[in-house]
Amino acid sequence: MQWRKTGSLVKQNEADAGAVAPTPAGSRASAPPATAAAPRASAPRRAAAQHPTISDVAHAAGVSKGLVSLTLNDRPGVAQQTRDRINAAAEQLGWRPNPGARGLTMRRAYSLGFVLRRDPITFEVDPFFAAFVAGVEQVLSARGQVLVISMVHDQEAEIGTYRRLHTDNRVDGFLITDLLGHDPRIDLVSELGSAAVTLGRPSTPSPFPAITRDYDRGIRDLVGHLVSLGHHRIAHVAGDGRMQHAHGRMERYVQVARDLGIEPLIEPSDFSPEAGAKATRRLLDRPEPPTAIVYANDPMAVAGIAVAHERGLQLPADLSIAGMDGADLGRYVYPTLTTLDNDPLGWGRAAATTLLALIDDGSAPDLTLPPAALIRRNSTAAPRTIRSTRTTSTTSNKET
Amino acid sequence: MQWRKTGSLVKQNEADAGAVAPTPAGSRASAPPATAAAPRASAPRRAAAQHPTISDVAHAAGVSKGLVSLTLNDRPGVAQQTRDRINAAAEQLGWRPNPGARGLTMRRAYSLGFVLRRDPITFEVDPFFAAFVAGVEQVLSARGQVLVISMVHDQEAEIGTYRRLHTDNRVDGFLITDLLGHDPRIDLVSELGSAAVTLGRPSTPSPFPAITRDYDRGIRDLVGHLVSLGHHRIAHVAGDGRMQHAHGRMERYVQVARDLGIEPLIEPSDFSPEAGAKATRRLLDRPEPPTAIVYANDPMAVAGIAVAHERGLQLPADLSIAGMDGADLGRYVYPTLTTLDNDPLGWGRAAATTLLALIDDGSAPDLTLPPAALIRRNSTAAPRTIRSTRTTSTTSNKET
DNA sequence: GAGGCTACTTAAACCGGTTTAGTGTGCCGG
DNA sequence: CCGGCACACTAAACCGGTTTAAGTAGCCTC
Repeated sequence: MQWRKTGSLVKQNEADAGAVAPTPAGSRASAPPATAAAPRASAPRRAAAQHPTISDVAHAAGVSKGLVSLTLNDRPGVAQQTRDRINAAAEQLGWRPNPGARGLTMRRAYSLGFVLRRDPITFEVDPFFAAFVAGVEQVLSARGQVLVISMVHDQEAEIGTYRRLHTDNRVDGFLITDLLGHDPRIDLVSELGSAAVTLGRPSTPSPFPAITRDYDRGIRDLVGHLVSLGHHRIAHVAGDGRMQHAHGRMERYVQVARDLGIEPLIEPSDFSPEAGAKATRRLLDRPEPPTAIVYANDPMAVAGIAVAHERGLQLPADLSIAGMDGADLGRYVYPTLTTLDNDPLGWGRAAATTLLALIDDGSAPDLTLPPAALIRRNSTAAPRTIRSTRTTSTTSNKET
Repeated sequence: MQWRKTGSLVKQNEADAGAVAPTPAGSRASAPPATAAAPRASAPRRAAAQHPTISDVAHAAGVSKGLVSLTLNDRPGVAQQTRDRINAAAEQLGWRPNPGARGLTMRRAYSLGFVLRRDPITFEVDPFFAAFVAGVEQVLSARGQVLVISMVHDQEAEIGTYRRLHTDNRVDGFLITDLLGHDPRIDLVSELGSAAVTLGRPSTPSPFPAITRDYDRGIRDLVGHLVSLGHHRIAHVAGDGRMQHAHGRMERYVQVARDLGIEPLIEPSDFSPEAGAKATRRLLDRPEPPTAIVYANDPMAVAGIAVAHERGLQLPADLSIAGMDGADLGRYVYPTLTTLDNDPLGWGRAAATTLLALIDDGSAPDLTLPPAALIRRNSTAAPRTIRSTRTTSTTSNKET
């Protein structure tokens, strides 16, 4: 009960315990207001603790609250001396603006929204997101803002959530990840009149700034690394083809493979470990299985490692494996996973900063993060001697 | 730019694009408000779309807004006929209460807070949390509420975040996970006068309801399962000893081991894959290594599997491995991981429901979830024949 | 000494809700 | 015919901020 000390109950009444309950949500609320009793006992009008308001500051500094507001928002038109006095008073009282009240007039929520759609049974979340959220948080907390996260499991709920967060003025903008090819969320958010930032560049015209990272160089380094180890048959297990970044990574892989003179081999998947495992089985079942597999993200690569073990393969001698979207995860599997560093913390910071700029200034430029760098670990090595002598077939080794 | 249609910019100015930029971050804000220009062109005072307010509803129904408020909160004192008219009007206009405005008078945020403290470099998040958050979300969205998540990396930031979320009236209560032995957050939140619910029962007196799950039966089943397979040397890699649930699981393991007549063997760890891997190495380096290892959570078990592979052990023949806190993760490693089901979605729903009850009603009872159930997969099997003939030494096989 | 600036400051309205004091109105009893 | 009492409803204050029209002072000018 201790926690009841403050909060909305303070002014309600002092006696009485439960019973009051202003009836929650969509309830029937039969409970009579219960007031009418004896309210004006000797209850001190305001029960201490309560955080200071702008009026308290105004009173302490001997000015009107309007002036306090002007001062604390660094608006011109206040004498320096007065300004100092007000700032001192605010400081001394430990005043902080109430975002709710401020948001009421400013039509702002001072918070950002992050809606994640996930499979209802799995709900597994890519390791990318934890660090991403931490990065966002770093920027937001420095500005007194907050992150609202929603995890939903179907598109209907997703759309409803975007709508609700916006119309209830819960957020000022959205962080859009897992961008789809033609992503309906962009039109949705734009139609709502809210702001957003996308992780990756949408294929359709978008009014929102995009944060991107050059993966070209990283993929080039990665595939090049494998080729230089002596691999020719390097497969790529792609991410969910409906997602923009899955597509991008695949295209870059194809391009790089061609450039390096090897035949691209794509196995579709969807970023989930489950599908990654299946894709791996399909690859290993081929008459001429690849000697190296590059996965579009780390969780699939980890699942791939498990499949390889299951088949009794020696890693990395029998099969080299590499991930992307470098997560710490890859440091604790055996063998440790070669991957592309993705600095999710940096993504988070960049996305939050850009989105806030858009909200505050009305516009913000696209942002390109430093290229993803190759992290070599132990899951990649030279292929075990020569597996089959007569390679040829479909694969055309233009160079070597 | 399309999104500029509404929002705070409407009244700012129409011309101009960038340039204004009121200086980001911790700025001095010298930029003049930039107004003064030609504001009063022909801009329609209110740019359509804007969501209906309670006044709109009142006007449409031909009553005062006070009456609308009473009606929509199911308060008595409104004629049924009027009530119907108001409800119809609200429905027709698609009115939804603005939580910010409502919270201003009600001193509520209509949101819950979830603060996670994580290692600054790893920021890996236990797979438990994704589903947990989804569960919380299900309850909240049905009530028009919202979840604020904050990810911090040290205790100072953590305390600051709790304070800030509360004093800024950002949340009405907190979900406290990863409970420590003597957890300072309980006193902190209680001192702030906020509400909370704990996942697990704190060892110190707590004014907040606790959600718990019986692990005793699950651990009994799990260890019993291993014993019935023929294991005698079953080690337990414990979680972070400062955390309440790590302690509980360890104690139960010890109890169960004793009951089953085997000697408990505890290897300390901290729930992280890294430490789990190290603990596994220490265990395998023992003169008489265990034939089975039970980990306090799945991520450590996965790391343990990697270590075993690294040492060339055949799993599960050479070593049986089991996790706890059943995550989907365990289905995609090789061998698939035996674990205890933990239904994180259920935890989330229970925690949110209880916390909201506490906030609304002023009190809420503790809640015990159904016991964790054993999920048998392929990482546990009978030990490979008899490893060493002359067992003896420290280990005393009271029975066999 | 009135008029006109400029520089500060205040008072009041407003954001979108909730709560409460007070106003009608209708009906009953005396 | 009037007082009293429910009942239904309105008006206004309030929550904690921001914004702006209207003052007030001080100073300069002519």
